[in-house]
Amino acid sequence: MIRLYNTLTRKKEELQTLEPGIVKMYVCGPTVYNDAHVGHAMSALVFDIIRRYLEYRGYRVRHVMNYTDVDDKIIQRANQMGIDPFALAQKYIEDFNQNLEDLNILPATSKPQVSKTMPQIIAFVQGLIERGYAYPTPSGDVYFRVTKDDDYGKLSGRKLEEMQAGARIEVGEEKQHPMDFALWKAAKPGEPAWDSPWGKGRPGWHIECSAMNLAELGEQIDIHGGGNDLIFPHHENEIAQTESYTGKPFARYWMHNGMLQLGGEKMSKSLGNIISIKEFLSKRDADVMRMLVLNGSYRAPLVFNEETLDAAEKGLERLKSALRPAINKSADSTADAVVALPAAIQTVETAFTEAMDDDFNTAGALGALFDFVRAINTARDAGATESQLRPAQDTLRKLTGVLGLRLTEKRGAGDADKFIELLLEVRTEARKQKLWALSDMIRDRLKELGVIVEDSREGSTWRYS
RNA sequence: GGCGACGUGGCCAAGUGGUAAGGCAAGGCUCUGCAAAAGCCUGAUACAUGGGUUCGAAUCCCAUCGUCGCCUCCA
Repeated sequence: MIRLYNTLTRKKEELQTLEPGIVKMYVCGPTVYNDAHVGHAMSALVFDIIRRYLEYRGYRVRHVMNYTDVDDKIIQRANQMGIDPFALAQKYIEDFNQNLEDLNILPATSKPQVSKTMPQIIAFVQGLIERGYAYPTPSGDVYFRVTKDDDYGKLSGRKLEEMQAGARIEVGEEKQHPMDFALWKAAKPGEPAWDSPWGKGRPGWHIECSAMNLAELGEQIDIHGGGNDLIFPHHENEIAQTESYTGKPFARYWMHNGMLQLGGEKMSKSLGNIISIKEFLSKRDADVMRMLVLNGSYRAPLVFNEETLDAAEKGLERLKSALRPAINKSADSTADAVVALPAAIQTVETAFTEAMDDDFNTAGALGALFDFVRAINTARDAGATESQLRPAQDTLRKLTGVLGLRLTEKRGAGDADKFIELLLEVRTEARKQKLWALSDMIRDRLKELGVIVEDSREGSTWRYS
């Protein structure tokens, strides 16, 4: 039984899908006008991990992630650069897809774009007007009428009366209520625009997700996800639109990831304290970012700095250490630590699942995995053979794989391997002759070249650092 | 000002009523020519502070302090 925290009820609830065995999940994607940053990576990783785990538990996941490719900022930036806004958006969509692939994030089963969903959006707005939930203005805008929606504010825990004080109305707006928000904006000169019953214009921010959800997944979905900075107003407004339109509850579970913290505050485009995914990946392995996310709780802020990244990287090394080959090449061992391995497999499977079932407690799951790593390493040291180690290592690979970790050893150019082997042979000979200075030099120089040499009683081993 | 989340050892962090997982860092040890790796051991007189409920609380309630998010575009 999987339990997950629902922002709407502020409680953990048992996962009950609309259709047995199928999870319909919609996650808000980025507005594509510049390089995606590691905060986007966190969000994408969180929902990738959730998806992978749901699939591991036997669900088929219909995973939709949208691209907002029609937006003020895109238009603004494109105008500055003197290029077509659609071309700009397309470039960043492709970049983001590449980022996701580099981060080992499974591609969403569907990736709709606003610019390709225009008829559905217009129909949606039209439907809201017909039902009395929206109204056009003389200048060609269309607003959602919040006073008509009696439970407006239920997701973010706000009441209309309380919000009015701080609300601001721009000069020239024709809202009937300060909190009314735009479903459709009349076109300004030089902007991309689409024909509509209200004249040329383009959609407001929130309506696109409602329309794409409806088009891709239907009137009701299981999980709606995104960063917790989207709770208000974006998701609040989405609920208002969709439920007013369909008359049915929209998403069963609202899931929100916490914000990535850089230097004590949220990383965001508007604050300008950004590290792009590309920049991150030029310095660290993709698994490091994932490990950082796994070590924490997806709902809590994530501390992102050199220290936590180093810790994540070392933790990764530790997981990998269990996958190193057996030392004992002869007969099977009967040492206690080796005999205990099958039981450890059972233990880790159970502990892993229990943790993950409880609102995707990845930190707890990692704890179980690290215990298992110790069991494997102890067994190896105690003399387990390859065949004795393999089932446990397979289990570790399987479970870390569920979390989306690759645990790949770094590879150099393949043809270097035999020369490294040759150097090690020479070094082994040098060691036999107690030529310590020479053998240390070989080891040091190889280390500088990214090859780690380790000696043991059974001989020397090497791997890329 | 309003709404919400959170405050656990040097750092990251699990645990939401029964007596503190795990990782990183640190110190000691085993192994070892040295180094590294792996393994073992050591560490929170009690989980922001002050009250309260309870046989019993990090875990529930209240207050205080602090941090963060949202209230405007934002994953």
